[in-house]
Amino acid sequence: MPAMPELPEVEQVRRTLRSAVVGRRVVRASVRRADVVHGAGPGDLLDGRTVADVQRRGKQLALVGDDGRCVCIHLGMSGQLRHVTNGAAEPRHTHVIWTLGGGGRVWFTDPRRFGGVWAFEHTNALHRERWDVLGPDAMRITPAVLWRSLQRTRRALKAALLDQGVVAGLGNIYVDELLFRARLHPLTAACAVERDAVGRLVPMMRRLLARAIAAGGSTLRDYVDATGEAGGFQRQHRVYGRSGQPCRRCGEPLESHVAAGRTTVCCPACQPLKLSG
DNA sequence: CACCACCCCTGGACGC
DNA sequence: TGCGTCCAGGGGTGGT
Repeated sequence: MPAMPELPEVEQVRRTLRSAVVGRRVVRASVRRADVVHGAGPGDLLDGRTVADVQRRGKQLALVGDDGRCVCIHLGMSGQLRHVTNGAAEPRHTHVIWTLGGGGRVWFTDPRRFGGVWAFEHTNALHRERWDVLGPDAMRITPAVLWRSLQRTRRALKAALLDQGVVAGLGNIYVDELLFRARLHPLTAACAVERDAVGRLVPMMRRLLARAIAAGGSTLRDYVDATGEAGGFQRQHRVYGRSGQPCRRCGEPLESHVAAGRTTVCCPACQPLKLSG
């Protein structure tokens, strides 16, 4: 499980990549594995364009050209986007290489290929085809909007929070960390979470993600940002990867379950499952 | 329609 | 040492 990039890691990649590539011209884009790239004809990966911006929605990134053309990149499980100097040794599983004017390159590397690259002739098409189906970004969603979404489903709270159509950006790590901090059991029915609890949950989520971004994200194995730097937020994890170890709040051994088809770690004492609400 | 199981894929951990 | 097996999981799909 190399990277697992969720919102904080993707945001850190965005920031480091942005300062490296905005204002730079793409001399050419080379595709090494065509099945990783979608909707691109020759020249559709920003060839000849100057990079105007690097945007993010949830866990997805977009390189935007000065003509509005754009390339959406999803890192999936194991994807990396790296800015390197010419001549740097190219890792295995590098599927797309952007060569920049004045030197330097950007690699898209993804061993597991759960990620991918999508070309659009304009950001309008990116939104229409990919980003509009996402819920609000986890850093921006309001309690009212999240509560309304949660009211509409009987799924487990964890399943709903992992659903990118409800809120965009959370993955397994940060959902478990959030639910621990909010003292909510992952299997709580989403529709049973009270309005006040969602009112506390949303600012808590924003604070958690902001701290993770400030720490450069979580590096479990080999997640790195666009400059190759690892993150440090894994040192602040309370539950993820700590099954069987004592809860940092109460000392009770943390439990591991499968919820929403994902390994889920929580504290049986701090996060009791309340039936009905 | 809502929800869930299953699948995609590779590499690291672990057991023998 | 080396090989086999299991597991990690975001998101799409097909089945219930």
